[in-house]
Amino acid sequence: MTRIDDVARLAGVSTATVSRALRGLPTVSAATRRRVLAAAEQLQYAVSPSASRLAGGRTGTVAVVVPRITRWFFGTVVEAVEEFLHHAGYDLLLYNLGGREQVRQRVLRTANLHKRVDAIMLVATPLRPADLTALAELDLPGITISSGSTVPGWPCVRIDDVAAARTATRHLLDLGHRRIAHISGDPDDELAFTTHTDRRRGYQEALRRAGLRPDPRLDMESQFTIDGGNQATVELLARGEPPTAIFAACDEIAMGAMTALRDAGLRVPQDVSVIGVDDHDLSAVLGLTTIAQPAAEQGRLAARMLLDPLGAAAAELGGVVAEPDADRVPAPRATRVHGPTPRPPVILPTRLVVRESTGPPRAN
Amino acid sequence: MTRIDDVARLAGVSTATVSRALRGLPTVSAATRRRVLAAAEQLQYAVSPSASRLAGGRTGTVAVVVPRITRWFFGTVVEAVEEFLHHAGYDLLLYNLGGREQVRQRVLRTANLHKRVDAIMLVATPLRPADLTALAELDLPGITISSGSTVPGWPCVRIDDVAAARTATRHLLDLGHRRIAHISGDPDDELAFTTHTDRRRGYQEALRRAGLRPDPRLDMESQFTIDGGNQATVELLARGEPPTAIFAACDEIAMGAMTALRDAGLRVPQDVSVIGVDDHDLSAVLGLTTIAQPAAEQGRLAARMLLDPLGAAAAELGGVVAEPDADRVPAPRATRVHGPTPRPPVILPTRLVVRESTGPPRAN
DNA sequence: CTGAAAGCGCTTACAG
DNA sequence: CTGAAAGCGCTTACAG
Repeated sequence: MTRIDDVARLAGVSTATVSRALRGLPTVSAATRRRVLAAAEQLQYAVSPSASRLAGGRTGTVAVVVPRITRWFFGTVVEAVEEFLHHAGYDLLLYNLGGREQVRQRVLRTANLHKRVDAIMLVATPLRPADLTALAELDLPGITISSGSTVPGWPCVRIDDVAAARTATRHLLDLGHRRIAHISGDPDDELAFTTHTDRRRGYQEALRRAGLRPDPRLDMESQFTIDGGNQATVELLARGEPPTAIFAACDEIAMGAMTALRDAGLRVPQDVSVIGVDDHDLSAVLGLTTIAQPAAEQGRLAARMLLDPLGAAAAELGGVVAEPDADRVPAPRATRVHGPTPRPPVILPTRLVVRESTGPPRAN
Repeated sequence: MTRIDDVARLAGVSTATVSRALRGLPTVSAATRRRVLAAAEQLQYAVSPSASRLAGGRTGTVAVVVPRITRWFFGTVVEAVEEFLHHAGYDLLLYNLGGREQVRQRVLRTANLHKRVDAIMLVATPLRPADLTALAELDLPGITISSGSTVPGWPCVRIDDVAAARTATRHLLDLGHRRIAHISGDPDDELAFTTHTDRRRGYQEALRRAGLRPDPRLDMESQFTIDGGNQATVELLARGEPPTAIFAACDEIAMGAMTALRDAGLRVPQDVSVIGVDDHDLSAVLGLTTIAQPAAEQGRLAARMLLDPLGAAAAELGGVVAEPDADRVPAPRATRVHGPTPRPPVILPTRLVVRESTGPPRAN
């Protein structure tokens, strides 16, 4: 393969100049730059990432950690993040935890990531104290998406899960429902994954504000999956006297619930109303009423917030983050990834999308 | 950060010996290895990937290219591939084309991948002649999944799309259907993405074998998405005299079709039967009859086939592919990634899963 | 604006 | 089984 010396020789300059010209540094004359670019083009030169990283100290790579890429929210986030990162000239190293506890530990605790990436994005990744220690030792810039994980000093992009849950529950209350079930995650989960506890809290708050007392017999635990929602609903129905409405903590749970209801001979929404959270691709198709959350936008925004400080840092050194053929990273912002000031999370809006799965309860 | 010299000093050996001991090379005495491992442990040493790659010439990284990570098949494949790769000590660089033509070109045509990865996995990635040339110049080992993309000299893992489609169509024929519609990809697609053409062929073959002539007015084009299936079905119904059954080229199309039918006041399967291909997570829940294909298994198998030759090559050099803490790559196989012998694709089995979305046509 | 030279942190023949 | 030394291909002060 052609190396930087080949380009230097052909262009009649030093390798240092080739390096500068190719990275778009300002300290190269236009004429020289032109000759270098032509030579690189002619030789089909591409920089060796390993060498560049070793010499430059930056990897141009971001680790993105998700619980399960196959779930709608995570797939959608990763798609948006991938686009942003590659556009900015960064590589995306994917870590899919796949529900395997030991994998989370290996990803977060080994020094694996240390010299491998410039920054870390954690999407709804449950974190234990030991994980936080490991991340602190890693001393890399990072960001989290979703309230599932909070790392001291890292910014966070998410929705207001409590408010979203309140809105969903209030929608059912407004329709006249009083026996409203909830299906969400396991509250005894030892991991600090707060999404489901937040949504459960919003549900209970809305009930209380309406003068109702949450009924533990209507509060079900489930995985955040279609199958989990299905099972939880079967169990719920087995308890006798079904609710007139179900607030599912995510659309996948809601879909499972709809199926279980149908299998039990109950119609949605005539017999039981169902509402979820997400606005999954399928939700429109299934007529599922939901609290829509901007998954792709959370991914894009988090990616931008993560790269901005990197870009700023590179600029200070007279450098540029982007690869030669990639667009520039958006203008640096005031955000600092490290530092003592804990920043408040960036909260993106959700909105109620009413479809066919919710309606007034039957007049008994 | 601690470097290899720190470990060498603490263990009282040379950096060369540290390097060998840490990678599990056989040419290190047990006692020395123990001391080195203890020193590395004590210092929390982790090798610098950039330095290791530059010196060693291997990146320990695989590029995985998918059209859209958000679609069931691709998410499921990536999840399985990710697990296998990380288990074997490899990093996964994710490229999501996202339906953007220029992205495909940039990913495949630039020398971007050349010094960045050891191997490439292309999942149902449409390839033009120019792309094939670029891949050939890259001269990296690779593998493809799905018939969508075929690269000369690369192995391929897939299902038999023609047979799967025949089975699906025959299922409908066996139930007594005669007016069977098909919804699949755009046949004029200039990209060599053959999945939908293969499935269309199977559909037509099954009809002909039953003595029926394929009716172009029952043959619809669609994106491989829920929304695409929905739109195509709306259009199909607008043509008047609906079919008694629909064979959708994938489950996502089938789901869109079911919705459109429901919206049109038609019942599934009483008025119209629907069958898909995939066995999407949601299919069981929706009661969708389908031709199940092993997505995760295709990913795992392809990952293994891709790494085996790399492992073999490393072994020849007295090396080992896996990282110190990772498991060994499965035993090398006879497969050679380069070489003139075109290997036949590895075909994984599919199977008909009958659920509630198919039944006999109404007696008119 | 440009170049010579050191250095990034490893791995690999080579020699013993 | 082990070490000294070269070299992987860049980037970065430093000097001019």
